[in-house]
Amino acid sequence: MDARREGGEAVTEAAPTETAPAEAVPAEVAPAEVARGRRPSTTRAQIARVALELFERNGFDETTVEDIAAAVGISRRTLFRYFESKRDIVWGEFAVELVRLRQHLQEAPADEPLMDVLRRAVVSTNRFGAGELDELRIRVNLISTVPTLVAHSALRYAEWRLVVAEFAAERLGQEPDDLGPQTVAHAALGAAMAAFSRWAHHDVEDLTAEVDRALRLLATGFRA
Amino acid sequence: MDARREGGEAVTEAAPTETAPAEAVPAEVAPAEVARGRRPSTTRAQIARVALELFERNGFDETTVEDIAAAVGISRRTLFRYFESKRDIVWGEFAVELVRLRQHLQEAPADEPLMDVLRRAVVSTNRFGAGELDELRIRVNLISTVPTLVAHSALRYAEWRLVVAEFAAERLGQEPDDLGPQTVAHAALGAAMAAFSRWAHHDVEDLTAEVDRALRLLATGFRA
DNA sequence: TAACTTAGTGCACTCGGTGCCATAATGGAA
DNA sequence: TTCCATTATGGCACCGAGTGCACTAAGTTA
Repeated sequence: MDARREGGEAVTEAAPTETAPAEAVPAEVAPAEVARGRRPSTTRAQIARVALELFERNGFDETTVEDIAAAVGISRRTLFRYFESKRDIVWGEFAVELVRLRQHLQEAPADEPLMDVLRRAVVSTNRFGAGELDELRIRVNLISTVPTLVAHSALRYAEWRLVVAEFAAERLGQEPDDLGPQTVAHAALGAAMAAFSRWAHHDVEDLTAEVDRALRLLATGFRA
Repeated sequence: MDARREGGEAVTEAAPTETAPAEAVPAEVAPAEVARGRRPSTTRAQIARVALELFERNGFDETTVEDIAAAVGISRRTLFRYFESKRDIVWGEFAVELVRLRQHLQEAPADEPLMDVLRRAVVSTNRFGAGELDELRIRVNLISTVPTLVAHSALRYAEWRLVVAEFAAERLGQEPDDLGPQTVAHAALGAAMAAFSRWAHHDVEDLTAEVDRALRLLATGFRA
């Protein structure tokens, strides 16, 4: 289709509206090498856009991978080179967010209380621009509704917890595997999930504020 | 887990006036009617035993449903009449435990603090006899290790959280969907998971004590 | 015996996912 | 220009989990 530009712009063209990955994310230290070999005929973002549209209209289970591939204009086999699984399409660029979370946690002053740092970091990595909210709502809705995706989410959440557990371990002078860090990580994830879920399903206005509230609640041991 | 006895002793049937208690295994609740028609050639417990053995020896992904069926001596099709999915085999009679948890929460004195009730209930429903521990360890290990099962677990955990959220909602005078109950449920699950996971993987002696510790940690807001 | 009830089986089919190999497109070097 | 290394795409066959359906087997009751 279109998606074809001359001029050497590297990948990640994406929509012009949003997708500003916040500040510097030097994880992608691509040395700007000249593109060699055949060029990709599409992008992850492109596929995700088309797929989400289909999922929303016809349902996740009712949409086959074949359908998505056809709608994008690529083969089934090729689609699986862009995404590991049909489920992963819904998750977008989660890996990038993990990197941001880790950075936030590392940069916090050492004398700031553990739960305060955690709350600030989580809130901060989950700030979204107005343009992103619509798609995010669709994603979150799918993830927390469709059984296959609810299930799959556990894998992503495990990665998230690891980041938090490592941070908590350092603060508590324990190993990430120990009970303290593990419980902190699990509980923090739970609080964040509760906030997201409520924002997606019910008419909660401010996602960020909701996340903040949940984590404050957690830090008090639920005495309110 | 198996708890299969003949004689028709019905297990403490829950009052039908309650909020739609998830129906348990029909065999247990059956009104002791005389068996009619062809008799089942095996049981869920039987299949689970054989399957766990295979999973442990050859791995979950490496064991096909065909393998299990053959080992039990039934057809593949029949196996799927005993278990909804291959994954479900590992989970055993989880539904029964949910009923017990709900009962514990309901029976608690109204003036006992929320987090105390919760802790006692969770600890109490997770007390296992010495004979069950070996199989339990295998189950927990699989569930928290094999990606497919880690993923699937999210569905079971959602059911667990619902029970806790409903209890917390009543205590807090809110809806189960509200932030408080949701956060309590998520966080409590997290704490329990952390305890189980540590018990299964590391050399933690007492599962019950570990669960207790995790939930106490949670109730303090992690100030220790 | 027949009628009824419940369990088991075989078969074909769908769908997600993978391994393998051929082929297309591209830049660079000879 | 031609050839080559590189990278992406595509087709195909195949696997395994699940499912719908029609049929058979094994019981009980009348």
